[in-house]
Amino acid sequence: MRTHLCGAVRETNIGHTITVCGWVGRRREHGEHLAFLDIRDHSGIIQCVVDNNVDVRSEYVVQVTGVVRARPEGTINANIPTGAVELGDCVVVVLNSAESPPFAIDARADDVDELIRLKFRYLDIRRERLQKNLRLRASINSAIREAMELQGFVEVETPMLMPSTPEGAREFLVPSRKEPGSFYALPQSPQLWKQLLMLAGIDRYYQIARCLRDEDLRADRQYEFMQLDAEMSFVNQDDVLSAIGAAVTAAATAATGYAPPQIERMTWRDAMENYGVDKPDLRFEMKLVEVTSVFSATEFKAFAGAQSIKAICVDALTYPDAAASGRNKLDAFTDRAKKMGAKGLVWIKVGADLVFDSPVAKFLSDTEKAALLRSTGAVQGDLILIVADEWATTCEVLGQLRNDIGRPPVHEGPYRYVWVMDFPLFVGVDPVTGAPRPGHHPFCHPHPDDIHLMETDPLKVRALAYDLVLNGWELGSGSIRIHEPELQRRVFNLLGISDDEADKKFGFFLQPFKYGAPPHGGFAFGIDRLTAVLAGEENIREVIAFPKTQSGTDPMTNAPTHVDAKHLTELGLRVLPPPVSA
RNA sequence: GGUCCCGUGGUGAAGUUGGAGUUCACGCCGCCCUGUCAAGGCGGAGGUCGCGGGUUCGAGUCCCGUCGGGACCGCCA
Repeated sequence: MRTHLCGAVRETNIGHTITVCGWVGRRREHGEHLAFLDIRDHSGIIQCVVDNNVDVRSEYVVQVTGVVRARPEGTINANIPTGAVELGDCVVVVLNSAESPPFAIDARADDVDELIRLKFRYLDIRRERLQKNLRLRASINSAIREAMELQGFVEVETPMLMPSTPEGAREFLVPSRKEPGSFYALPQSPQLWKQLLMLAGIDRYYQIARCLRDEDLRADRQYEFMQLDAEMSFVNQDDVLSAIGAAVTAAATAATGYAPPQIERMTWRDAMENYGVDKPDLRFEMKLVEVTSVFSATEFKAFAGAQSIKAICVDALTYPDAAASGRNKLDAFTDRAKKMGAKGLVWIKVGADLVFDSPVAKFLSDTEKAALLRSTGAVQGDLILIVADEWATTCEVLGQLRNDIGRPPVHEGPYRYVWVMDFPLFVGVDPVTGAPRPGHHPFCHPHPDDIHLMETDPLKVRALAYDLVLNGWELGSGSIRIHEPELQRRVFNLLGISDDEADKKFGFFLQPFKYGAPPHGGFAFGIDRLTAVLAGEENIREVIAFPKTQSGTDPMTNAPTHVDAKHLTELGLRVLPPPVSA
């Protein structure tokens, strides 16, 4: 139907008769016998010069045949790639008329309410932003596949219908028609399948896999999302990082046109100590400063005896607004700190002659003040924020404040990839059973140097587990898995899961390990998140064709919907009345 | 489950101390217009101010509730 794409017409085509197809964009009418039409397809727009009797409106679908010609002197549009040429002597065939759309399809500075965009998603996708993002996503997927294939990974598809497994995220359930009362679960990830594929001798598996989790949605979380899921046999940690690094590097190169530098590494401990989060945004400084020793003999009660005291210095040159915060803002920081679990937040504004402006200034000795200035490097105009609490709380609270104050918009700054290594095997203890809780999942291999601590000091045991972080976004995580049944049993027992229970819950998964499990490890990272960051989007909905709202609905299809009673009966289901709230 | 922000013609916004559905830009419809490109000029249509209560002589505006959207906390092994 067409010989050229609209956005591809150039001066080299001058003199040729060509045919383009697309949607009518803007029309500029100049009396009876002259009008300009912008015809748009996914590649761009081309200006067509037509007789004003041609009756077409916005978003009509047309086929235009005409002669490519140079635009007259002085009428060249430098803002568009096709701006030096136009289509003349046009014959316009209307392939379809169209009602005027609920919002403008051409790119506008004003953005449209997202509810309306989602209701008319097919029109939203017609616009430049989503066209660009979806095509970027496709090129990222393609680059990842190529990188994985090159490294000998075999693409294997795994089931969407699987048994429910007890641990981890809430699952979506699918009722069984043949066995009423029984359910399949949709996979939170192909974790169990891919480990079985290692036992099965696939050696290197990958899949761009759909994962489903029935947990509340966020800017970086949808019910369904895509992961590059991979697993490798006979490898150590470095082998996995290098293989996945190659895929990420290929994706980033495809998206941005240049390769990112070697992905740096940081221990989890260092990430927490310096950035207060396990997904540090390395695009900006404002690191956490250790000041516990400064206050070892302090008179100030809130600091005396605190396990960990840390500070951040809000530099007035970089963050003039935050550093000059008034009482309201400082109270808001304090509220935020308290909501994160801190007992309080100490703020100090450094004034002229380095005089402290702070409610607690009078409790601090001159020695302490001097030491604080020295450690934080604070100068006149800066704002110092201090938290004194248990180590984890101190780090997390200041890490959050650091992000709140300093984090640049997603489209700004360099791409800073970092592997966060040596995650703890267990994080905290179950308040009911007192058993430690897995930091990642129960199949992570403990760090060989720490295995002897498992029973005596479990919270000190590191795992061979690692996250990939980009500009403060957790892209994904992985680990070396336990392949020894005996060690797996030890971990389960520590988690308070008896051999019997483990067999009941994970039997289909654990049994096969008796038959010769190779050492293996793997990784998975979120394609949506990677694409969003590389597209400069704050929200993964902008890189997903048909996303759900924060409440999990689709305004276009109205999903989820009620179903016929007959349908339910067939599945052996009955819907309960909604619970009456008190 | 919780905190916060938002909801006004088709779209995006403004709406002051509570005083007539008022205003602006875009779009839409009609007319004029031969080199525009966010074309221009003139005219016109278009409203359950999300919904329901309450206060008031009077509510887009204040109060309560509710629905919807968004950000975050919890949650996401």
